[in-house]
Amino acid sequence: MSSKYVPMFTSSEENYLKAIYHLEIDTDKGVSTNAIAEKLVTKASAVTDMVKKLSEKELIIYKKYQGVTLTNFGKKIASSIVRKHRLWEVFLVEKLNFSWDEVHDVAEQLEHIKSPKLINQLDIFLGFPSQDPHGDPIPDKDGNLKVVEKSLLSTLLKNESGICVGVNDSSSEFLQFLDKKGITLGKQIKVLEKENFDGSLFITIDQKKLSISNKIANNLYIQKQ
Amino acid sequence: MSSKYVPMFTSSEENYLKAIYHLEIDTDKGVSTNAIAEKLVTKASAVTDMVKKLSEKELIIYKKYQGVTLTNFGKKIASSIVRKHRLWEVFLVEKLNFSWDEVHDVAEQLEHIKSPKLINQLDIFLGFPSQDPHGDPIPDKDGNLKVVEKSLLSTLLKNESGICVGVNDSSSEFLQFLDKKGITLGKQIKVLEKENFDGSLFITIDQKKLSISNKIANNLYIQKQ
DNA sequence: ACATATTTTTAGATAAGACTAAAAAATATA
DNA sequence: TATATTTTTTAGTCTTATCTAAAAATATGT
Repeated sequence: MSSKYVPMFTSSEENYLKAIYHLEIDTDKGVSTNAIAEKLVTKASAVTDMVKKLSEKELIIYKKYQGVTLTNFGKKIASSIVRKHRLWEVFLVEKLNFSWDEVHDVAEQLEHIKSPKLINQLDIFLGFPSQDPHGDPIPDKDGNLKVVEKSLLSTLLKNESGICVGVNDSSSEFLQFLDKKGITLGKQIKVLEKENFDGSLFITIDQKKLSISNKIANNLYIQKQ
Repeated sequence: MSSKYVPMFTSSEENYLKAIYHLEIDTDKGVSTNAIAEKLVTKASAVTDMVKKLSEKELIIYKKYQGVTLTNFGKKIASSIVRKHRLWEVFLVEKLNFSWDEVHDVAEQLEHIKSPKLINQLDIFLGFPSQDPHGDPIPDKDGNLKVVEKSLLSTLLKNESGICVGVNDSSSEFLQFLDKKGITLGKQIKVLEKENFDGSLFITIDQKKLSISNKIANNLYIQKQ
């Protein structure tokens, strides 16, 4: 019998930690109860209950009415879940022929599988990928992210160009739209025209010209050239 | 939105179905409440509650005090879980370098992942295996098993021989014991001596001679030659 | 056949995670 | 500063899956 103490959390607890982890990136203050409730499609009262529990387990700092922050311990657990999610996404796309718009729901389930060996071996099997199929970075074992310089397509000026490196919205609707237009990661985009009125762009990709709304341009990351 | 009705069961319900599926193989009568309780390491009272629920969902036939039997629908669900379990075991051993004594607990988790595409693609990726790492048959999509002729090593007579094709006990203790003795699936075993007193065997495997207790011989399947 | 033993079910309790409705605290507005 | 609005928490309820203890049904031995 192993004597090593491995903390174990429920899938629900893990989902809360992951939500807080993602929400912390967008804010400098504590993450609000309401924001968590919205993200997890549940009620604020349920969040309060769970937040108390996570606080007792020293995964988050929680002061009534002040929102929450992950502790270092909480960050470690949260990033390990994100790591698992993204590694599984790579597996699904690279080995099982899933398309990038089909992987999210399955990865949401797979990320809760408990087995350190499994995720280590998967990492080896996949060749230590640093990004998932949507261009998001995969945390390493210590939770560190390899930060890649990237900008929204909407920040490109007329006649500037860049390479698609990620998406801001991973919904299958958006991803399928990109597929339909032939926009995939790694492709070069050049801005031919930029419309001040509505922020829409006229671009070239693969020698083809097409028009892109501001909403699309705000959800596609490129690496400037 | 898909209009197809996909029945969904909790992990707990699935575990009950799987337990009943395995227990049905060993008995011709209904599977008793107590037998299920023992298999799932829970109390008979908990089994009665669950059995009522599964019966309402038409997964099993249940008559008070008479034990339970899977309906065709229940059989279909149960065998799909066994199928997933065994395919994942193959994946772990063949792709992720797990040994056959390490796969069970992880497969117990993976078998509850809900995604028909996932399991289809995994099957393709693995090359449609018909057996798991312990020699147990993998049900096909319709729940059919490819039955392989096999006997317990203990049924071999003096001077008879066979090929190892499976184990009756998949505990890691037993599997590690077999590893230690160099007994793996596919190897040939010849019985040199058979001890009437305690049923122990003296065998050759890989040109090596060794002594095998009756207990071991009762948990190792061979294909007679 | 009857007393005893075993198995199974019932009844009532518990814990996790979510819900609704209402109270309380914090923030925004006039 | 007083009032209105939003956010958050509290209190109480529900569901699922488990448990213990006790009652009921079935099986067994002589």
